[in-house]
Amino acid sequence: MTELTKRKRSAERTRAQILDAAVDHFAEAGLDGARVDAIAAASGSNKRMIYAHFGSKEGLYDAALRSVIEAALDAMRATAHPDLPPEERTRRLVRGYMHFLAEHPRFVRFLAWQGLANTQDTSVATADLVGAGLDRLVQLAERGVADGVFQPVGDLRHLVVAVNGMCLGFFHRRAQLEALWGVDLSDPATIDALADVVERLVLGGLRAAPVTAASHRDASEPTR
Amino acid sequence: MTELTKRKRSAERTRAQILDAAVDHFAEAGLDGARVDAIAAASGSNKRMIYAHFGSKEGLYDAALRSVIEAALDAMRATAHPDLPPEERTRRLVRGYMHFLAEHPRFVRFLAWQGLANTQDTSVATADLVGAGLDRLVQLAERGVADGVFQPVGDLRHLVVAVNGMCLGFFHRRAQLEALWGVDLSDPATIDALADVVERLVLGGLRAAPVTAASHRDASEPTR
Amino acid sequence: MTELTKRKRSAERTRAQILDAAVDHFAEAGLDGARVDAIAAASGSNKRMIYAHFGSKEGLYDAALRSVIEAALDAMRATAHPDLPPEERTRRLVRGYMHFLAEHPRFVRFLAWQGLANTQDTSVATADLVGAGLDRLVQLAERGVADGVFQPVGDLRHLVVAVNGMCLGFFHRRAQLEALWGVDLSDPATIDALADVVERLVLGGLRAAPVTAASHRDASEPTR
Amino acid sequence: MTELTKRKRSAERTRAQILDAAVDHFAEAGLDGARVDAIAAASGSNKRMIYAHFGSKEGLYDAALRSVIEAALDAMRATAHPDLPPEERTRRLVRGYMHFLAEHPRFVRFLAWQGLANTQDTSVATADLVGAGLDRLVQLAERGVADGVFQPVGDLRHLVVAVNGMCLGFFHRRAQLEALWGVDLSDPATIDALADVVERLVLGGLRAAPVTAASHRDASEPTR
DNA sequence: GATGAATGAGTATTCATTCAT
DNA sequence: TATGAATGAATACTCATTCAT
Repeated sequence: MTELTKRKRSAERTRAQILDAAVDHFAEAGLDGARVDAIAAASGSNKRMIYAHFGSKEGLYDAALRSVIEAALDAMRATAHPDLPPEERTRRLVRGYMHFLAEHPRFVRFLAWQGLANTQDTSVATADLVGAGLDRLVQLAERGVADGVFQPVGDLRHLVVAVNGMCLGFFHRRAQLEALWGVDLSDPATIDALADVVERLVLGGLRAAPVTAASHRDASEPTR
Repeated sequence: MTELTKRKRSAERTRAQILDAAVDHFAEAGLDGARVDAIAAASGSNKRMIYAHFGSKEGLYDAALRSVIEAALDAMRATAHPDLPPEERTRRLVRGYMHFLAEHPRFVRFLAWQGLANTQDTSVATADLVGAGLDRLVQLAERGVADGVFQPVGDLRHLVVAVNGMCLGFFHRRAQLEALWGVDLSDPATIDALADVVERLVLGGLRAAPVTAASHRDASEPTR
Repeated sequence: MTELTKRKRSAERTRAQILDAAVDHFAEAGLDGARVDAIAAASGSNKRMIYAHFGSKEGLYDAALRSVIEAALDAMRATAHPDLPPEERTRRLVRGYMHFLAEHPRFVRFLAWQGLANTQDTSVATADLVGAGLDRLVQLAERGVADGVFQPVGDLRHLVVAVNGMCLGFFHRRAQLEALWGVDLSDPATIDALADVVERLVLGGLRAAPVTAASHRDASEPTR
Repeated sequence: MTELTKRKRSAERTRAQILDAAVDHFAEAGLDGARVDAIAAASGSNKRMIYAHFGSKEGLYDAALRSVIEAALDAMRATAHPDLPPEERTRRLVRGYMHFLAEHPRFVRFLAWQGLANTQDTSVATADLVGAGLDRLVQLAERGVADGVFQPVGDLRHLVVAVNGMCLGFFHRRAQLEALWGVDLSDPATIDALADVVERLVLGGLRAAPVTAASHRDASEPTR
């Protein structure tokens, strides 16, 4: 191994350490709340290296965001898609996603921070909604409709966002729910119980006939 | 009106102006991102008054949070609850909530900021989950089960959080969805389209039999 | 009593209350450390009145200083000067001064604050050194010399300052000495013990022959 | 010299410059009166470094206080203690201390600020009373008593504080005395004149028999 | 490439003082 | 005269970023 290679490797290692610390800190405190000093200290490296590698606090944040999303997509892609009937696969997809979210709190928090950011970066939106595994739901639903087990769905993108929001919602309010319910959202058994509810809504909704346009037109106003 | 009352009224007006500006700024940027200077300037008052009335930036944030939540609860309480069959009332409740969220983006953003905060302030969680109108869903579901139109639900709290998350999710990712879909989430027609999906999942889920424990026990692992 | 008189009297009362609070606060914290807000609150009046009566924080400080000094001088003047032999009167003067200082901590503190101020206000200096009762020491010493019980003193002003410093020193470092010695400098018995030492030095010094100029000329250098 | 050493040295130099400016400013204006901005400007460094090195204004004050006291103790320890008879050594000790105080006005002012602080930091009290060279007075007095040239002294700590207060008193009221007397307390000749008085009191007092308990018991009350 | 020191612009907070009633 | 509200200029402190070695 040449001198140059060694140095390069060391540089990569430094970069990776910084990124790791950055992911932790930004997930925890957000772009504004995180401190470059704290990240430098936690990384075992120093502030100057952060600027050498990432240019600015924003640059580091972007890299951290990208890193978390890529790791999440990788993890998603690694899951098996057994060839089962649409209903069963839908069930597994939802349940798998719930466990995934429970195990990747930093991904969840980054999505939340991005939701609050005023960015219109659609790559993040894609990761959030589609890339994060639920895009398969679209295919599944189409397949289910074709098979006759699901009723037609108007706009499948809406369905995905709805299911995604339902799942993310539990983890987005994680601290508060844990305090309110006295449970531990790291516990797989707890996640299973929540996934039951999600499954029921998703499968029930897909099986059901869509709400007619007529019914909601009359209904929308009187309640407000 | 006595002089004391006049002065008092002026003080309250100042307080209200500050609070108003604070709600805007904190909703936009969060606790860390907001600037006391900016709030003071926008309030038409001055920094000193912020500290006279609210003690600190945190104190002002808390007051703003409280103010937004109270306004939301008031708006919620003001909605009618006509005596209709459970299904129809559920539909209206969900639809009404969706429109409410569309019209109260600051409320939505405050809930998101709180979700990211490491506080375990359950009063906010309560406001979020239950107080924000969906507690009626619990009663409705119970009533529907009694009437035989809904199937029994295991833990109703889970259901409420799931539905709440589904609704909030659209607005939490508002900017990204608007960019991704090229739609305007301020448009009632767009909201109605989304509400259709939510309704379908909620009503479908309530009508459906719960997922059996047996089915998900086998299913949970193979997908990951 | 006319309306005008009543108002005047009320104004005087307000002024006195403010001054009282100011003396407390300035004695405690000094000019820089004291807070106009705190004084206003403690006075039972309000800030605006402070400015109406005293013009500025400095103005109030000056008035407080003056008030404390005058009160001290009044108390001093009220002490009896029995016609006793010089030695006995000196002893009583010193002892009386020590007790006076123990009972007037605010006076002591104001003198200390003034010592640190860069003012050259000789009226305060006079109060400090001469007015505060020890000027009688000059007469006593002269009388004692005339009577032959005291040896001549070079510059009596120096003597007064020396004795004054010795007495004030205990109370100037009051908090520290109390902590260090574990005693209470409010206790008359403790003061008496300290006064014994002062008396011994003063009477011993007045009885003794002055140090010769020759002796200290040689002595001054080698020790440094 | 390694690079680390160089950098370290530079950091220490910055620290020393800040401390130097801080000693000046705090001696002059006290903790409340001094301005961090002014100290930063005077130090040739900047505000940020003050906080990097000392954490807070209070931290800097403490460091400045400590620095002044240590410098004083060092200077004290550096003085010679020739083996002379107790009387002569006492004389030199007192005179040396007076000249020291004249030459170290910042030390004198810091002691005064500490006297006014409501701290019970006995380390400062110790430095003030004992460490500042006068502890030798205790040994001298004991030796003198043993030799029969001094009369027994009740509590030697009281004596030391009395003498210390007497010496400090001149410099504590420096500005006022200079204005009142039209003299310059930087002038060694002036100091010598004052030291004559102190010497006379100290030596006279040590030679004299202590005041009897009987005499002051009657005497204490009538004078007040 | 790596590191500790340095910095200027900014950020929350405080204070003496004045205004309006 | 009396009072609570209001204000602008400071004031202590922080932060992202850059420099020197």
